[in-house]
Amino acid sequence: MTTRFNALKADAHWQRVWDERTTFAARDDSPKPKSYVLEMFPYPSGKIHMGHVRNYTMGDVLARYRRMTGHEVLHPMGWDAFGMPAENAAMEKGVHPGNWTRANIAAMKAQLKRLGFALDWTRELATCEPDYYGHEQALFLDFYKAGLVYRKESAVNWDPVDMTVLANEQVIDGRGWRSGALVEKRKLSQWFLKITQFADELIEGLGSLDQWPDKVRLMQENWIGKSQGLQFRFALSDGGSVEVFTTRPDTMFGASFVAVAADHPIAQALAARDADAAAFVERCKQGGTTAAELETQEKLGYDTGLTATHPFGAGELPVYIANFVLMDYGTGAVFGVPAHDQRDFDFATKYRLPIRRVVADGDMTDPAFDEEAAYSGPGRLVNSHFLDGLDIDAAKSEVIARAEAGGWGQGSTVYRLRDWGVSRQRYWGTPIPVIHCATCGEVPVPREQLPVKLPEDVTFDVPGNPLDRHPTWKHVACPGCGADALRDTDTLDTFADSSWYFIRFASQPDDRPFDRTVAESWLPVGQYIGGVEHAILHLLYARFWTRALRHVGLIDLAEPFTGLFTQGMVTHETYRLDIPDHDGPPGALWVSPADLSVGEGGALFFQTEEGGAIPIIRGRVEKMSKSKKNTIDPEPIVDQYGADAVRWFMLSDSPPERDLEWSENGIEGAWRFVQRLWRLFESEKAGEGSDVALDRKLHRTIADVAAAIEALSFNKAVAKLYELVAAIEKAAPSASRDTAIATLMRLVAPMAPHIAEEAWATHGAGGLIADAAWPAVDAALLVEDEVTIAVQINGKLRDTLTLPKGLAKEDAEAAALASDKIIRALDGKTPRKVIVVPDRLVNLVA
RNA sequence: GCGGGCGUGGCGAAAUGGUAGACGCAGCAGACUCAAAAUCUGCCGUAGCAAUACAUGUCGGUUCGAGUCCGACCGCCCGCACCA
Repeated sequence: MTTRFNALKADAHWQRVWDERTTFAARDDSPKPKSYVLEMFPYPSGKIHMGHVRNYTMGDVLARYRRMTGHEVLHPMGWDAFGMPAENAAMEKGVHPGNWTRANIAAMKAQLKRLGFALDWTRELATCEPDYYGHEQALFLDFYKAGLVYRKESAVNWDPVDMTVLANEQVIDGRGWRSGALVEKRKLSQWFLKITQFADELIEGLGSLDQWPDKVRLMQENWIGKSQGLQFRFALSDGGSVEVFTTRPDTMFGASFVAVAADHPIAQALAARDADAAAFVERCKQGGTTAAELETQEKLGYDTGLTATHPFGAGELPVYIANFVLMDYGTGAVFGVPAHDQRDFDFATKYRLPIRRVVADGDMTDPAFDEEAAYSGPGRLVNSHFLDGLDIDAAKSEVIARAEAGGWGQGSTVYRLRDWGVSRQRYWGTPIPVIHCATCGEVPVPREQLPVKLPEDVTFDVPGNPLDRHPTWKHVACPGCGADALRDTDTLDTFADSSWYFIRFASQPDDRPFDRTVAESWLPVGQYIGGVEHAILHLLYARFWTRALRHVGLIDLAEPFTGLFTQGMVTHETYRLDIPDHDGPPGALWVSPADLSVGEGGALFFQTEEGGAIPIIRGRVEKMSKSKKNTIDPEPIVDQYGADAVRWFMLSDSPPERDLEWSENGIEGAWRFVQRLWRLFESEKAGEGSDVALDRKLHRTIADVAAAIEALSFNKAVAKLYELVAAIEKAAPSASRDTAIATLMRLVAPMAPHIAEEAWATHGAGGLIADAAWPAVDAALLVEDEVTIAVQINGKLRDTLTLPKGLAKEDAEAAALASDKIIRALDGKTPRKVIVVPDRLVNLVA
């Protein structure tokens, strides 16, 4: 009679052993091949959630597997510790952001340890500590020196709730990505990182990232948004000129107007002296930004009275201010070709401007364009003088060549990507290490004065930037002239912090951000795992930062992450109170699964304090979130079932890139499996006799599980292990069975390390299973000597036969024709044709 | 609107163009038990007593053979969006 596996006891014991022996500390000087496995580090919000558990379990299985296959593995953990929530907590609860953050880190670290992750805690870092952000300030100044940082006054996205500037990447549907507040435009002096200098490289580099999801590469490519075309000048009737950019220079002769953005200098100048124009400009600014509003918004224009001279002498074009032209793309001005651009078509229709076909649609060449919509398909140029008969690409080249020869335009490439505005008017971030002096201008903080530390004595009782209103912090002597000067009171966007932490993990000297040689020995990260929500923001910034570091000569690395895996979310059913005429906020109706009662017939109720019961509506399965109250706290689950069962469940069933629905039954099943393993590990050993079928199954499983883990197909690895366990359970006692059980310990060790250590300690080969080698595959046992082949008639399965492996085609055909079922099914007919796939099937075409 | 992805049992899912549904969950039946839990055994796409037929969103195509490849459509999900 075996006892049950006591997960709580075993978990605590082995976690302590790993800790004491620093089993998972990565050695820089190891002779083994190096492997860097990294999961996106968490924001210390207070508690870990199921998403973290899933993310880190996946990385952990890979890290442990890599150790077993002879790699020196770097698998570190740290904290993305700066950010708004700490300041919100300070405002709400009166705690210092630092204390709040550090307490959260301590709590979450304990929770992570409770899951037994094979992490190198000796390299733990928190971005909010001066020994991290001080080095970031040094890197910022390196970038500054190299001209990759600049300051400019610009219209920025202002979040009126968080009272800070947001990057374009952080504005979603016109709202702040954190606060959800409608973003306003403000003019502010801001620091920018020159990500656009690397726009081309960042697109090119995507091509080399063949271990990234196509989806992420595509999203980044679209975000960078490279367009090639012609930038050229129109001479204006008032003696001035206007620059426009187009990707369709071939349609030049179809132009019937020029349009500028409302905040274009020409529009601004006109508005300054013309009240109607000013009113129109104002109206343009009020337009909505949501998808639906843009969809339905009418194209509006204001005729400036100016005309532009067509560069090929094809007349004068009216110049409009138009609400659909964007100032921050291209030059803020366009020429309109109504026949071949839908927006221009709508505009021309409204203002009765000529619509002239210049690209033939099949044999439709009539200059009078009488179709319902613009034509943007392929064709030959028509009604275009010297371009007639050319295809679109040839016509583009011809126009660009003539523009360049004539000196009035040049072929040019335009990107959607904007430089990265990094100034944030917040306290809890990396102080920007620059001093502003009335005489010397902007002066970098001297290296020996780094880090520029955040002051501790700050207040959060009023909105705004605590650094700016701190009585003394910003007042310093100018490093240049010694006069009174002011520190920059902005802090860096926290995405800067996460743009190089993976390098600091690899190497963390005290006196500089990282040691180049050591960092290069670990990087790039072999496998990076995290949520797809970072597909653009974090992953693009980190790629840029790495290239910027290379540009300033600090590291020879183009791409930081060789392999990227974006895991799915952990989801749960949602529950809402069934109250018909509720007039409160909809969020108030969500009910946590922990607060539900089950009534008759499985109906769900919410028990009120007064003893009443409100019926519950089951909502859809959604990502666990606080707002929907459908979260499951991992901590009590781990306490109840043990770390291994939780880890096992995280890996089971759903493919890792897809969503995983949390279920009570699922975790129960995982727990049962852990107990099944234990019964096998503790079962009587026979020691005698061999069982070749089991040997084969074992070695097949070793190979399959290895392949599945390498492919990150954890659900398949789990399924193969279930099969092996079932096979061992059914097998009669034998030495083979004993070997299979001993080997099974190592096969489950990456997924369920605690039970594996526990069993290894009493039945294993000594040492820790965490240090054991992955079992070797006996290739001879992978070769089956018999195979089951399918016999089909006209592609339909009629019989299966067990035949020796490698049987000649004629013999397989003969065996198939000899089958009773086949003889009956053929009903005397002779097959016209026979297809034999060796060791797979015989298909008789009758 | 543009771009991308996905549609397979009651559910999560497997399946180099070659036996559709491995494995798990749920369910059903049985064993053990005074009983329950735990555990074990068997069944488990639909119809049919069966032989068999029909089954991978729909319709077509390629092929000896299609969940897989191609085309059209329907539905869902994600990303971007007045980007010139």
